[in-house]
Amino acid sequence: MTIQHRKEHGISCKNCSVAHLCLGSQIKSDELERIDKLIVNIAYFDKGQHIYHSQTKSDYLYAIRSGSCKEYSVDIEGKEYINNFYFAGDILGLEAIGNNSYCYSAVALEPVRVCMIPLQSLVSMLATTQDLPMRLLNIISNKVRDDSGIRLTSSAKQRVADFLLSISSRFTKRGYAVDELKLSIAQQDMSNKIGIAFETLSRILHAMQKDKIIAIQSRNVQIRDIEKLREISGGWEQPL
Amino acid sequence: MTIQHRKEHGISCKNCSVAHLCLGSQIKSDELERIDKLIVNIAYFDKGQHIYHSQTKSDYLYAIRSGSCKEYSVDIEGKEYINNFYFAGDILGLEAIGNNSYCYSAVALEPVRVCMIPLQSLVSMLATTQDLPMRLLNIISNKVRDDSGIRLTSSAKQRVADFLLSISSRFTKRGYAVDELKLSIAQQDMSNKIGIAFETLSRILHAMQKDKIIAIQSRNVQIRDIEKLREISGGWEQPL
DNA sequence: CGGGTACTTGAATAATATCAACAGCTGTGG
DNA sequence: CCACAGCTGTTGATATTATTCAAGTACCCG
Repeated sequence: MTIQHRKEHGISCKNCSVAHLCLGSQIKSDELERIDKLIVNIAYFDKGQHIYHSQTKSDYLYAIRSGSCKEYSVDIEGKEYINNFYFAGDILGLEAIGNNSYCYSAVALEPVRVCMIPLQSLVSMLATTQDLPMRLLNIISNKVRDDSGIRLTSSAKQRVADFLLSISSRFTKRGYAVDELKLSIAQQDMSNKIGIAFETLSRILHAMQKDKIIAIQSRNVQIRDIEKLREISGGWEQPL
Repeated sequence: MTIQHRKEHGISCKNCSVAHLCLGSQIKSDELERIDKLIVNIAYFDKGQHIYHSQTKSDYLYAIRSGSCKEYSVDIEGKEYINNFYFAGDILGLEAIGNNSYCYSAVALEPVRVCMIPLQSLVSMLATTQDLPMRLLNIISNKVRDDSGIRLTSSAKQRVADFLLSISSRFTKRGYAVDELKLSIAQQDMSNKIGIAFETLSRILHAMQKDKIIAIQSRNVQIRDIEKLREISGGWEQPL
């Protein structure tokens, strides 16, 4: 892990390509300037390094500038449960607001850069800003919506379809290609996230490839027939 | 559905028994007074009546004063997916903040009284209050934590145990008996929520009864051996 | 090039869903 | 108060799906 000064590297909320997902939008510019000053550092983590560990003091929120992370917890027997994956523009640690320790652990899936948002300072700023409270509420409220994720009553195939569609939709919001998912996610993790055995996932992905619904090259998935995916998913009354 | 004036019925945030879960805590009293004035009405719904429907304009947040609700969405084929159950002290519609329509539908499981919090007025009040923004963030952040709920990679038995423990813990926060769960929840709904067939749920509940872990009388579940439940659940590094 | 991790594939097994029939309770109207 | 309809929950037999076990292959990184 390396920490650098954002300013020295010309990094600010104003020149951030994912500001629209993060703090850098819906906030008037003088206010954003104040927030920007708060976020002094950007940290760099290598693949496999932890951003933070569950049950440790939550000093920072981490906004992903580039790369990706997984958030997980562990049960008594040491079994891992993946809560979510995070990409550029996502903010890590939100559920620690009003708590003083992180509820999950977060680890880099690939080299990742995260802006370090001091939680205490941000909270104290709430009372003296016009737009920040609403912006934060929006971000969390969106998170609540998006997290809903996988329906428990659904077949393995449906879950895979749901997962791919959800990633695809999140990539869209980031301006990435809708149908070219450069996942840095191991099948191990993906299967854990959607609650099926990884052998089952492997079989389903290959079946989908055979049916020309997707194409797989290592960890990249190309969606070739999104309509069919939606069909398999059985789609729901889309939460927005 | 009947709407009544809170004031006329002597109802306010200050005399509410679940204020500690809702808006009526961590807010200085003059501010709370302003909020209190905002919440003019309390609505009464009979069992089966909808508080709101998915995709309709979100004018209000609804804080449950008494009774319980389920929140659900529906897929294309009309299959229902239960998102959560809500009890006194819970606030419905939070994920609609910063959206202008509800993402789910909410329906009363028994006679329910809900305080109607005008969303727009609440939002406008954010900028002119000291404590409200943080309180709202806390509530949502807690929700994010608590919602995580059922682990996808888990046996039917574990899910039942997890569900009962989670309800029990929520009841505790409300000052209800920890081990006497007066659920107004049909097995149909419970099984849907945890993602197993309702026949399977019925079998498991009876097996647990046989093992003296719980006792069932109609829709009330008495937890007789919470340690064994925890054992079955396999517990995790509890998110707090 | 070697060693380990990640992924694939097949066969056996176990878990849960589904189907079906029935029991019990609840509320309604005669 | 009883009879009946409808809904909710029970229980058994069977079908299906996904997990587990096992062995092997591909791939990545040093």
